[in-house]
Formats: sequence, structure tokens, C-alpha cells
Amino acid sequence: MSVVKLTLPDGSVREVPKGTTGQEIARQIGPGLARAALAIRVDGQIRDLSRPIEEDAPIAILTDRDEAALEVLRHSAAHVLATAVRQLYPQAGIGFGPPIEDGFYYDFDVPRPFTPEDLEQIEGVMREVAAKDYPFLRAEVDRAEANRRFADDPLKLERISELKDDETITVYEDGPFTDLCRGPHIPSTGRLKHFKLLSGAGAYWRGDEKRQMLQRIYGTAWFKKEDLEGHLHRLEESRKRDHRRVGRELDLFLFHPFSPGGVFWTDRGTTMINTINQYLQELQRDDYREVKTPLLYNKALWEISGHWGKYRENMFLVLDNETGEHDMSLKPMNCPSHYLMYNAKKHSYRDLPLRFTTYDVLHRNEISGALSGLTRVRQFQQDDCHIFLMQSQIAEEVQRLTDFILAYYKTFGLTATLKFATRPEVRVGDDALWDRAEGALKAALEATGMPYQLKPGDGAFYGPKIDFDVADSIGRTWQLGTIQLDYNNPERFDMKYVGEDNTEHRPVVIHRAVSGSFERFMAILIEHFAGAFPLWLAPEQVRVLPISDAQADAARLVTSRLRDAGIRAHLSAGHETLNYRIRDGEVHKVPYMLVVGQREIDTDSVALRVRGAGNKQEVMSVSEFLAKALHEIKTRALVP
RNA sequence: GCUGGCGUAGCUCAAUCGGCAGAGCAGCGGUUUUGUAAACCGCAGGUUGGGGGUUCGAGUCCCUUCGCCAGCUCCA
Repeated sequence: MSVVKLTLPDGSVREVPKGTTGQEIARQIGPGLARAALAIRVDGQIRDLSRPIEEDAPIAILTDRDEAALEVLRHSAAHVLATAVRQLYPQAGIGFGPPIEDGFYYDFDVPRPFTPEDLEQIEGVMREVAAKDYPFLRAEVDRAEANRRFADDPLKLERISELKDDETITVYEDGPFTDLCRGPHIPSTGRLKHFKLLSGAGAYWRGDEKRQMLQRIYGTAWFKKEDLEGHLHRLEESRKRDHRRVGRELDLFLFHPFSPGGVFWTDRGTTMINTINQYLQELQRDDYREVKTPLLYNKALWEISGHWGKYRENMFLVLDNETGEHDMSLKPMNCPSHYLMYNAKKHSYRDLPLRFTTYDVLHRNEISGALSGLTRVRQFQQDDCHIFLMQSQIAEEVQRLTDFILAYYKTFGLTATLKFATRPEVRVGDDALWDRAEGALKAALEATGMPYQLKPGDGAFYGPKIDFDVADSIGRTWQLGTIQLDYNNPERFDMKYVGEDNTEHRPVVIHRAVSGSFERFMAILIEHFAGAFPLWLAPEQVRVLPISDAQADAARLVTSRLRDAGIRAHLSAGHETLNYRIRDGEVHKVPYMLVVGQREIDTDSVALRVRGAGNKQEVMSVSEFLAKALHEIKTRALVP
């Protein structure tokens, strides 16, 4: 009998008869491991424990301590879900059921949507399936056998028909349920213990809006009870932080049915936007040129830029009364207007890189179902910038922009991950141009030394890009910043600069945004800080509270002193009790409250109450407080 | 845009089977002058998102439309 040599994670080599299963190896290593084992990694590939090993390979037995095993668990949880649904709805068609971040889902073809009561019932049956501890049995079948097994399910038959002839078709059984599936799975359904179904929703078969709508059930599954509870707690916490709720409670913005996708910023929200804007303007003071351009353009511009062909459904077209045609449009992007400005003058290589920034209002006609709070609106402002530069300047500029963007996020305590997005299906420009652009941007990105992920096909229609994704409190990631390299528009707009050799050359354009849009950035900040903004950003920075009317004048004087120093301070006097006013300040997340009573007046001081710190007050002079607050504001400290 | 759910006072939510639209908070008026998270009393607040229908009678049932929410699609 031949043997195979298996290298364990600790480097030791174990020789076992060819065909030994992962389960048997785990048992040989130790009974504890055998009990804990969930799957095995063989030469980098995760497999069922029950599969025989036929070749020499590095292996690792996976237990609930491995992140990869969690994915296997969740995939198996999806199968248990399908098992339960099939038991309750034997006619249900079975779509796809993959693991996803924090959980899993499965799509079913059923005549009516699942209700919350249905989900409870299904979850109950899932617990029965888990209790029965059915083993997950893997089998390789040929095409005819697969077609026979899934003869009653058109969705599965469609999937089978797409498998290539050289692909191994595998099916998995757990008790009464059989699914077409690549695997791998946990050894048996009993290993699934801590899970919960969360919601149901419609989802198109294969994500295609022209195909039928299936009913998707989302669920979450974990190895430990605490992990499940922690996850459910995080979901609850996320709901509390939802920027739509917090934004209303803190009176930052509102919506009105008369302008779906349009934001009404209150004075408080406007103050925050302006504060962020000032910060950006300060950062860009030296090397950037801030410009303003029109909002409305003739379609001739969009024909040159390619928007008319590729982006028209997202543009608000405006009727021209003279021509009776919709041949004007509100701008959905700033780039073409910057190109027009660039071309209005002749440029020397000495002027490059030339950086135009703009905070103009943009309009995009999003389909109604896409609108969502501040994160998806129809009118918004980007902190937009277009950089005109020479080919040879790309790497340095990308480095500089990356540093800039990451430093900016750091000010807010946000961390980002980088994504490199390449040419999309719908695009302008020939492949040679794309090759050059992708090559140049990738080289520049790698020169920064930052880790990044690849997002193939996710580039802009005119060029590849580096996206900066920032995670919000719910764990959703949002694309905020972006660096897009564009070789197309310089051609389309026939841009030129005069080089050192006194002949004309083609510049390259970099599109850059940092916050993405102020609207979306505000949504993320609100959820990130749960409304408790750092001092420099808070719409109301300080609230001054006299204990009674007797101290009102003194408190008013303190307020004026703060305001004269440029601090956003308000006086909270009146007939309400001190307790009431303190509570109101805490509820509105005012960073600092200054209590002024007779004791303070006598010593020319204030009693500082820090947001969230309870009544651990500190008494200091007004000038001491002023110095402290101004310093925190100036340094944009993440306090209190 | 698609599928489903939901729209009751500024906000959060009640209103049994189709049978008098209500509460708390916020607001306004008064009393209270307060030492670190809600003083007390009173008043006002509504074409139940809009339109149409069924019914003796509609917040409740049906149709339609607008908006919001979740997901899909899309995306800053």
C-alpha cells in the first residue's frame, strides 16, 4: 500500500496510507482535535474532513478557531436552511446559498414571500435538522445523474447545464435534502449551534433584473454563543447610530417628499459641512486652485466627454424652451467643466501638475429604489479635484494623493482599505490606452507600498482607479476617496501642454475625491461618532448654563467671551431646572457644558462638564477653558 | 426600476371584529429660581401621506398615486 507524506502546520511530517481521510488524521493526532475538527486545508484548498487524501501535501486541520472554518459553517448553515425550507415547502425551487460576511443567505423560488412568522417557523425546523445531526455526504455524479436528481428544479438544471464537461459535478446530502454544491461542509448538521434568521427579501435569479424574483432569506451563524449575541448586539447598536435617526434627533438635516433624494441641511448640519470644507480648503491652500463652474451644459459637451452615450440615464435633462429639445443637462460630474477651463489657456510643462478643485453641486438621476438617507441622494457635492500632469509625474502624484487622503481620514479616526479597480464592460477608449493607464496606475499604487485588493471591472468608464473604502458602524464599506487615472479624456478634449522641447504633448488627467461626497461623508461621520462629534466638528461646541437667573448675566458674559474667540457657544438659561438643561445638553451631544453658579462667579471660573463623563466636573478659569478649547479645535483633536 | 413591507400630532407610538382619533415627549401659557441626565399645573396641536371606491359607517377593506424602509439592480 502506498503512503502519502503530509506536512502539518508545525512542520512535522506524517506518513499515512494513501486514501486516509482528514477525520482519521485528526483522530490520530488526538481525540480533542478529532472532536473539534470541522474541515481540512490540503495544499491551500479547504475540503471536507471525510475526503480521502491522495497526494503529498501540506495540511491543516481546521477548527472553530480558523476564520476559514467559519465560512464553511455558514455555507453549511445555508444548506440547513434549505433543508428546512424544503421540508416546509416541498415545491420550493433552490437557487444559490453562499456564505457572506457575518452570515449566509439562500434564494428560493416560492409562490409568495416569506413573512416574519414563516422565518420563525423555518428557524424552528432548522434547529430540528441540526439536532438530528445528519452527516453531510459528498458524492461525485455524472451529468445524467445530476439532471435526474434535480429534475424537479429548473434553477438547478440551469446551473448544471452551464457546468463545463471537465468539471466534476458534486452533490451534498444532509438527511432528506440534496443540493448541487461544490462544498466543502462541516461534518454534520449538529455542528451548527448558534444561528439566527434575520430577514427575507426579494432577489433576482442570478442578479439579473430581467429574470424572475426569488425570495432570499438572510441569516447569521457563529461558533460561539457570545459571538452570535455580540453580532446581534452590534446590529442593534447600528440601528441606534443610523444617521437618518441621529440626523433628525440632532437636527442636522431633513428630507421632504417634494424633493426625493434632496437634502435640506439645517444650520447645524450646514455648520458641520462648512467646517469640513474649511479643513479641506486649508489643506489644499498652497498647491491647488479652487474654481467654480456652471451647473448646466449643452449636450455637445457630454457628447465629447462620452456621458451622453454612457451616462445619460443618470442625468437630469433640461428642456430648452427655444429649441423645444432636452439638449441641456445638469452636470453629474465636474470633470468636463475642468477640461474646458484647462483648454481655455495654453499650458507649459512648468505649470504641471495643475490641480483644479471644485465643490460644486452635482445631480444624478438615481432610480428611486436606490435612494437611501444621505448615502444615496440625487443632489450632492464632491470635494472634487482634477489634476493635469505629465506621464512622468504619475507615481509621485499618486503617492502624494494617497498620503493626503489617508491623513485626512486619520483626522476623523477613520481607516480605509485600498482597492484597485480595472476596466469595466461599458467603457470608452481602446484597449491599448487601457493597458497603459492600468499599468501606470498599478505601478504608482505599488510604489506607495500600501496593501490593496483588486476589483476587476469596477473602474470608471474612462479609466482605472484606486478606491478608498471606509467602513461604517454597521460594517458596510463605503467608497469615499478615489484616484482615477484618465488617458481618455485628454484625447477626447484634445488637451495639450508645451514641453521642454517646445512641442505639444498630451497631458494625463487624475480625478480625485477625498470625502467622496459631503453627504455620504456626513452619514459616515454621524454613524462613526454616533452623533458625539469631536469639539472642532460639533455644530454646538459649548453650552453655558447659569444655575439660576441670578447668574444669567455672568453666564451671558462667558458666552460672549467664547463667541468672540470664535467658539460656537450658546447660553441655556430660562425657567427650566439645571437638571433639565444638563440632560438636554447631553441628549444633544454638546461636547462641553459650562455651569456658572455663585461659587464660580466669586472666583471668576466655570465648572466644566464633559460630554459623557457624568458629573466629574472640573472647575477652571474662563481663560483656562478658552485656551484648552481653542487648542483642541486648532489641532482638530478627537476629543472629548 | 423590480419584489415585499410601512405611512396616525414636530418626534415615539396606541386605537379589539369596520363603530366617538388617543398618550408620552417636544411646543405654547402660567407657577417654580433651581449645584450636574426630565419641577408642577394648564393649553393647543389631526382632511389618519394624496386621490378614488365599497359600506349606514373606513385610520382599519379595495384600487390608484406619492414618499419612506429592506433587499435586488445600480452607485459618490
